[in-house]
Amino acid sequence: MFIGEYQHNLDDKGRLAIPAKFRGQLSEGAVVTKGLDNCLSLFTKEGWDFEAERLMNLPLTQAKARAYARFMLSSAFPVEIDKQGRVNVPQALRSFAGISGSTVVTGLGDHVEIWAPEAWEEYRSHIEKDSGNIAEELGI
Amino acid sequence: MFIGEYQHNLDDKGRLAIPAKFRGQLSEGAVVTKGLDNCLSLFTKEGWDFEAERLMNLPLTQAKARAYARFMLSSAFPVEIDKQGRVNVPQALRSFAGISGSTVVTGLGDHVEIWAPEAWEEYRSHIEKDSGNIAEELGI
DNA sequence: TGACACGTGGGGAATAGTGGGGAAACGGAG
DNA sequence: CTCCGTTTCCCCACTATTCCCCACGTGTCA
Repeated sequence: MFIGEYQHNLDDKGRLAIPAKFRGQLSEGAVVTKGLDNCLSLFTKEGWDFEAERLMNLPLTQAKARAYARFMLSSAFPVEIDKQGRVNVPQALRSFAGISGSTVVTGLGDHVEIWAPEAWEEYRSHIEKDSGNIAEELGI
Repeated sequence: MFIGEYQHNLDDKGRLAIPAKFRGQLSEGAVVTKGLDNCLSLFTKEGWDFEAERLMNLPLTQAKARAYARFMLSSAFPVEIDKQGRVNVPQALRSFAGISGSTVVTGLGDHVEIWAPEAWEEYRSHIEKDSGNIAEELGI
């Protein structure tokens, strides 16, 4: 289970240090992809296989399903953790999330999310303010 | 599994470099054909056999099924990967997809797609904007 | 206070992407 | 039938990028 929030640097070679507490679960290989709301998602191998299975079972003859599958699959890259516990974030994903230099790495239970600090700050403050209302709306 | 998005050049001899991560799966031979939305599709040998099977089992008495099968089957060409990891894209397919010079190569799980950069950019930006809505609509 | 682990930076080797040249095959004309 | 020209295909070489390994500094825990 991935939980917590960490602040790490992305060096000029595009390498991002994974928090030590997450490494064990990701050591078998991981997949990084574009997430919703302009962040990046990092899945374990198993988590990704599950996600990919769902995408490939969509009715690809339908334009919207095809578009969504294309979006998710084309933006996914397999990554490996090196000896220092870092992963290489591809250039395309870095520019998508607006990441360069410092980043925020958060645990989301079954996966990890990578945010640009400004985007995260804005999103977080927004949720914190409204979390009561959101919870009521969801009925949880 | 083919995933990811890569920017490669098609040289003036019509050769397209296949991303290194895709080569292993395509080394046994591949088939390139026209895809939906004005891109090209690149299948593994097995993937193509499956696809062709599906097409040949369509009810060929229906005009639309007949047209679709003709479209896919008649525009398919077997290709081989050379020592440098490139394939020769036939002239007819190049002009269909509007490819010359730089191209975008994307992984779609069971096959690979080849796009003209402008077409891909337009398609992608359109999806990115709507990905949240589409995901909610599809209920996934 | 010492030792260990985590985060960070840099350098070297391997590999991927690209362009060009030469040989073989094909087609057409004499 | 032969010769020439064109085209296609394959191989080689260069360059840039990526990947991997090693080393350092800092913070934390015992």
